[in-house]
Parts: sequence; C-alpha cells; structure tokens
Amino acid sequence: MHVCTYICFVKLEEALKTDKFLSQNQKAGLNILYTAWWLKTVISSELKFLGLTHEQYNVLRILKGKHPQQICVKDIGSRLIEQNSNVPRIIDRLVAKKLVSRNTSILDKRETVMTLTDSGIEILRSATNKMNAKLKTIMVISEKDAEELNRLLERFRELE
Amino acid sequence: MHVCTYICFVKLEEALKTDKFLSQNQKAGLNILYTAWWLKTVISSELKFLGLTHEQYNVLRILKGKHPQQICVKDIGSRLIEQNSNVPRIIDRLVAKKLVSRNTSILDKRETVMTLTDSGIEILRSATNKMNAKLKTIMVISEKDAEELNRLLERFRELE
DNA sequence: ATAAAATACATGTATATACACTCAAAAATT
DNA sequence: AATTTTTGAGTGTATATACATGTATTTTAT
Repeated sequence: MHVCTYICFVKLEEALKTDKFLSQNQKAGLNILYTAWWLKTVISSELKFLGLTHEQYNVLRILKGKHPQQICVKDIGSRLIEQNSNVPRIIDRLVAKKLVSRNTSILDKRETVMTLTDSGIEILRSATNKMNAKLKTIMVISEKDAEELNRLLERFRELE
Repeated sequence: MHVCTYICFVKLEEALKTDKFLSQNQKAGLNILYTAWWLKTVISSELKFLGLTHEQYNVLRILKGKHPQQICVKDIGSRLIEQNSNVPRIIDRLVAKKLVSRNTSILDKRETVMTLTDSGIEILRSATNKMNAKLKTIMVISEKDAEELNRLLERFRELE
C-alpha cells in the first residue's frame, strides 16, 4: 500500500476501501472526484504557509491576468472553476489582508471593481513559484497522456 | 456555445474563459477540478429534492454496504472520497432526520457505531434510483473510454 | 418621462471542509 | 499495577459552498 505525504492512494480501490464498482463509467466518476480532492489537498497544503486558501489564490491569479486593469465581481466569478463561489466574501478576505483594493465602478455604479495591490502582486509571485515547483513534482504524466486525459474528460462531460 | 442544464461547458476554455494553459498537464489538472465540480453539482441537484446533501448520501451508502452490521465513525471516514470530511457532524444531521441511529460501541467505548433506520433505508432506495437514472443520462462514454480514463487518472496521481 | 424588468452585488442561513484541541477509553510500556 | 502513549470521537473556529433574498442601479418598455 503506497501512502504519500498527502495520504494519497494511487489505487482508487485502496482509497475508498472497496472494489465493488458497477461499471468503469461509475468508477470513472468516483475516480474524478477523488483525484480532484487529492489535487485540491496538495494545492491547499502548499498555499497554507502563505496564509492563502485555494480560492483566494485563484482570485488573485484572475486579477493578475487583467492587471493593471480592474475587474468586477461577476467577471471573476465566471472565470472560477467552482462557478457557485461566493466571490464577494472571498474578496472580503483579500481586502482585509490588503492584497486587493475594491472600489465601486465609475462607469456602472452597480459594479464593484478590484485590482491587486503591490503586496497582492508580491504574495502571488511567491505563491505561483511555490505552486509551479510543487506541481512539477506531482503532475508527471507525459504531455501525450495529458492530452488524452483532457480529451476523455471533455467527452465525459458531454451529454447524450 | 453549449450550455447544459447545470451551466456545464463541454470545453474547458469556455468554462474558464481562457485558453492560456501552460501545458496539457496543467490543463488536465484544471480539467479534473472542473469536471469534479460539474459532477458534484449534478449529483447534489438530484439529491436536493430528497433533502439530502451529497456527503449525507455517501454516508448512507456506506452504511448500506455494511447493513445490518454497525460501522464506526472512523471506518465511515476512511471510505469517503473527501477524506477530511467531518463525519460526526454529517452523522448529527442524519440522526436529526432519523435516518441513522447512533450508539456507543459495547466492545470499545471510544467508538460510536451507526446503523441505518428503516426510513434511512427507504430514502436511500429513492435516492439511489434517482441517481442511477440521472447518471445513466450524463455518464455516456463507452466502457472502453472509461477504462482508459481510469488508467490515466491513476497515472495522474502517481508520484515520480 | 415614467414604470417595469433586469442586472450586479451584498448578505443571511445551512451545510461542508480543514484543522486544531480536548476528553475519555484502550493499548502499550515500565 | 501504575503510568504513558495512542486512539476515537466530539467540539470550536475560519473559510468555502449553495442558494435564497434584499437593495441599488441600469436598461428596457411603455
């Protein structure tokens, strides 16, 4: 039994203590959920030392993508993986840590627009360095396999 | 642009509003996270009508697997996909709904053991029927593709 | 120009996650 | 047998998710 630093089991059967899967299809569903959980755990664990959560890091990265332009709450939300994320509250925490500045938009007063502060840029740089180094050690499948994996995941999400 | 009932984008580029991926490997990571989120959303949406959450459903299924034997908190936890789940509190809600009965183990008084109640069995039957019907309509890749997907996901989790 | 509808965000509630800490019971050590 | 260590569960806190509702602003329709 191979237990890695993050209590990761390579075999799904070992992770879930069962080998009763109705089909390869059902097993794939569970496998996707488990792999996502494992990946989130690894990522969160790296970010913890910087006092950031996974979602806070994702929001900072989205802000970086537009920097120095401002970006509104709705546009941040539409770029997040978990599309039901409550962006205003994630921003609350980033503002409290002075990593992000928040203002009402002049063009449309309904909108709240955000930009990274200097310390936001700085902490994001550290986080990204740490993350890239870590991901290099854990995501080790070949580009060809990764391409096939992407193809199958998109097919998995297709309906009918 | 194909938007399904669950605001699902088949193409990751559309889901995340970006096509700047550093590598197929990095894209695969995001793709796994997005697919897992989508699958959880579909599952949760089916269960909502029965007043169950995804995690409550998983715990009920684990209890069913042992029924009529009892199972302790630790063993439930070790069978859950999200291995940091706070099992006592999930159980709290199932006990409050009278779907599960909870007792201190006689053999080891540190352990708390659970079994399904009759209404627990009943609601799980409805939930499983609903879920299987739904999953049949959304998980439509071939068994051969699913097998390849499982192989690649396990390879993805390998280290070195 | 005014009223109605839509949009953007904030906020409230329930549940879950992640993790630290406490306490009782059991197991291991002396 | 007494003490120490480990284990299993419960609890507290911060954050996030999911979703409903409220409010101000903008857009559309009349």
